[in-house]
Amino acid sequence: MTVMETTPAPTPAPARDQGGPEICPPPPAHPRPDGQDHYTISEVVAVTGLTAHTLRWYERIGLMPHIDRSHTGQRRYRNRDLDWLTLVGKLRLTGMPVADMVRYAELVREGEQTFAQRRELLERTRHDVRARIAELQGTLAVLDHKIDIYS
Amino acid sequence: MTVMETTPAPTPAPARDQGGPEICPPPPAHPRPDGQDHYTISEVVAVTGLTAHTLRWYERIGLMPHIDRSHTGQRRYRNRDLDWLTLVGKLRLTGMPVADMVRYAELVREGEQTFAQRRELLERTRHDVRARIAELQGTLAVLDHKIDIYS
DNA sequence: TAGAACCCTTGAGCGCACTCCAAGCAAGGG
DNA sequence: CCCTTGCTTGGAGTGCGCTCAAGGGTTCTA
Repeated sequence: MTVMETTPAPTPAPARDQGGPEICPPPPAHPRPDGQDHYTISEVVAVTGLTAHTLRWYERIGLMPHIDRSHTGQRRYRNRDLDWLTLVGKLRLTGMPVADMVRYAELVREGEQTFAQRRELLERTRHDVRARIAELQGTLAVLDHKIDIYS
Repeated sequence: MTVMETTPAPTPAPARDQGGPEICPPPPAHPRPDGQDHYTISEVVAVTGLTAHTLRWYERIGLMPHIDRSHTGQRRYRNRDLDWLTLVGKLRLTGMPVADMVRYAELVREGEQTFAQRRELLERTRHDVRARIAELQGTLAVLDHKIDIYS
């Protein structure tokens, strides 16, 4: 596993597959490098398509749960962290501000008594996403019309 | 017409109405202040929801066609300029970078011989928008699932 | 004739989401 | 032992899309 620090995800971004209908049922989890439940930062880079910089930055701003460290201080991500990153990726591409995701992360850290607030936040997000889809469909109609004109 | 320079579109932003299905057929064109085919910048602010700053900035970066001026140098927008701004607004909310819109504006200025290139650009954009909608629908599924769990 | 409201220009500043830098530590191979 | 690779840190820098400030002109109403 040799991933340079500065590699900006050459192709491995698994966030978008090239043409599939994106309704993959449960994508066979992460292509996890080994059977062990801990991964180095560069392994996480490989599976998420994020940069190591971004992963550390997420941690600094409080977007990540506590990440285990090796005896030498290196990060050791676990499966639940990868799952969390998958969710974050989804939320991110809804356009949700990072600050809101941090808020959600805080609620998760605060434990079960925040269930209601979390649901509320997710429902607001869902509403926004639906509105956004409607907006985009409106735009699509305009594009179709314009493209017609140019034909 | 009294619109302060610094007013950040108090409510008149016509981009999102509060709850409607957003599939308004043809919104009765612009609510054009008078029957004349020229508008001051603040009138354009009122109909587009953009700020005057943003309108001037659009002009500076080459996103606007040539805008007429009054004998004292003030901008006098015309109906075709408002139509252009409507299109720009649509493209903007697809997430198209401003630089690409500027490119499109350049093609328009270059005249009829760029029809093919314009269509190509719009088709690429349409493709992106479709992909984006699919992405968002995938995210929606995740949100639905999560919200289920919190119930 | 004053004052308010509106407009102009150039150039700097801001918020977001990263992105990179410099300096240094730790482990493994030759 | 040294070299390379990969990781660590705090803080500075970047690109985008605006957003505002400063300083001044014009136009309307009282």
